[in-house]
Amino acid sequence: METDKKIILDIVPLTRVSLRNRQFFSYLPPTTFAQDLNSKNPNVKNEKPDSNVVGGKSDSEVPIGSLVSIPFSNRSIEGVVINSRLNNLQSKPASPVGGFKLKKIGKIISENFVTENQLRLANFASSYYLSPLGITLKSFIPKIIKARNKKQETKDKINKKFVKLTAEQQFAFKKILNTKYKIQNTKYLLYGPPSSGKTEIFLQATKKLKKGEQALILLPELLIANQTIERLKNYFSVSEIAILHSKISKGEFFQNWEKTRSGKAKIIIGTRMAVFAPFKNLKLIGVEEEQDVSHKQWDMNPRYDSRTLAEKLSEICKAKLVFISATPRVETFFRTQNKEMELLQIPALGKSETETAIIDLRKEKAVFKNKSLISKELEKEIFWNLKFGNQIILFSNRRGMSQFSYCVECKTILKCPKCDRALVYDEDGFYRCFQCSFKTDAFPKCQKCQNIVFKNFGQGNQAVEREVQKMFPSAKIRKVDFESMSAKGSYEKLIQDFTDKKIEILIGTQLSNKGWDLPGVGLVGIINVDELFQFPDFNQDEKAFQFIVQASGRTGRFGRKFKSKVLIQTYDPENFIVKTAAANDFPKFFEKEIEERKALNFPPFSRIIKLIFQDAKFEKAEKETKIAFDNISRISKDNNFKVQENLDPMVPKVRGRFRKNIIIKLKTKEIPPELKKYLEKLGSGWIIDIDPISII
DNA sequence: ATATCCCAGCGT
DNA sequence: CGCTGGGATATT
Repeated sequence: METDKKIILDIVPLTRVSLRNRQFFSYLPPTTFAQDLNSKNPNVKNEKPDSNVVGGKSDSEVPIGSLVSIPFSNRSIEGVVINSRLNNLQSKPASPVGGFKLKKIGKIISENFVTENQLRLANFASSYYLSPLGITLKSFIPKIIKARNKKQETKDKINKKFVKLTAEQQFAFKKILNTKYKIQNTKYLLYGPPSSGKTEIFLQATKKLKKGEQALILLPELLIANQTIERLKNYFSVSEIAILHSKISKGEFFQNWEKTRSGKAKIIIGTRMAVFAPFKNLKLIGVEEEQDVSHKQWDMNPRYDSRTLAEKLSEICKAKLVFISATPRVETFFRTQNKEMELLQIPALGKSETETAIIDLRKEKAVFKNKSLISKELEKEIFWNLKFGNQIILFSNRRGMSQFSYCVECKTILKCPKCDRALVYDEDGFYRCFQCSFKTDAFPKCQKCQNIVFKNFGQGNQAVEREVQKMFPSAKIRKVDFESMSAKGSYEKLIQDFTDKKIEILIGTQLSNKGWDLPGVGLVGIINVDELFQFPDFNQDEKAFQFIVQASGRTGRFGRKFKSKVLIQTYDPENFIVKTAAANDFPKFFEKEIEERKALNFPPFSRIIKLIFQDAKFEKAEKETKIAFDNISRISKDNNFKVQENLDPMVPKVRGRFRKNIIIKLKTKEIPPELKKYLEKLGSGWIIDIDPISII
């Protein structure tokens, strides 16, 4: 009965298994020699005494990394084989824990589906982000679908017009390409103003890789994917490029995944999920817009940061790592000073042809008696730019007509019943919630006094649109925000319309501030820069700085005849961040910011863990968080870390559930074991977010 | 995801 | 005392 020799497979089910438990389960291979010894009906044909030795060739063998289906509490789910071992007397410690009758796996869906390097990365991600291994591994498993229309790979000719690099660009290029890989020696920050040729340097480096070597480019969002891919086609044929992001079809995605595995893809370009691909021989990784928060998955498990995983991946694959940015994160720049990364600074091409001015809105109101959203100066510049046929971008981060609306009787703010967030008056006469899709009917009543008259406070981008249209009735204006961009292909259409000059004035939010190449822009206006500072977050100043610099970078080049302009409207013209950003003085900003981070013990001087508890009942959310806070406080006494008082989060209610936060600041790189153990035991209502992008 | 186990809360 | 619903727990 008890066989002394049989193969046991350790398999990670692709489902949530509580972190306090072991993350894998043991199974027997499908119909095998070993299994036959157990069964009533031995199959003599397969009897080869040594056939079940791990590493040998056998039909009972299931290679590590295989995707299989397994029975798991009365149902069949998928799992990944992470170990294959002999259950003989010698390897007893690794044997299944006593008492279990091992089940047989179902069918083998795909052998060797997950590579060893992927398993290494998955293990790292699982333990770093305290995310169940099965959930983490799911990110490594695309839907296996054959691409439907296998269009003949057009024998596309590569445009061999390499842009000639300047001396400084050449230096960075050679440094990246010629330095021999070393773990602490080949991580770079490629830093230079917008359109200084940073991407060009990286692309030319990928082109010079040896035969069979692969490069990965991570982009923060789909938005800039298309234009980057177009640039790639100057260097590579379509068959050498693999695109990995969520907006391409499942079939095409899988095809590209396999292209990455086989090595047919020389360059892999994608959003954060692309770090999970089965690279054959990855030697170079580029992270575009390294400061962009979209590199972090903050809304679902695993809550990973592709920058952190890219770095780990670079160590696993012995690939060089290049972070690329015009406005790097404070954390990243700090690392270049620490010599953890090497700074490769690229100067601007030529002199700046952009003039930046800060406009004092207090003066505008007091002296010029101008109550409009648009200052006289901005109005004048819009006028001239329209006249010269230049395009204009105006940034206003608030959507809708108002910031919030309140009852004229009792001053109660009109809020979303589901999210508790202020409703925003929309131009169609309804009040909307921008957190969920809630919309009031035409005549909402005040929750407190049932009155139906509300006053709108503050102005959003709709108000900006209305006002600008009134000033310039014949101007072709387009408002861009989350809603107008959600339809498929709307982004491409917008770019096309803009390039075709069907749009003269673009009114946008943060969304339209991505690395676009829009050469016709003569004027960028920030309607109210102060709204960038209203959130009390640890990196809010950094985000504001980045936004202003990036927005300024949207202006085109017109030569000496016409200087493009950036106008920043503010009620606080002495604001340090606004001033340094307007001067594009990152070093000065960094110097002050790093001191503040140090004083307040924020990253890079600490690591943050954000715990979120959510529940439909407010009392429960309060109680749970209180208990957890007290427990963690106790643990913190002996473990050299800090816990912050429970804050009321920005969004107290999400999809009908109340939220509460706890912020932990670690002084060490590793999570203290006692804390880690506690976090792993947290119940299912908890969300653990390691290195969060915000603490509110 | 889902079955099952445990127990508080309630009715008999 | 038994029944029931909710919540926590284990799944090889």
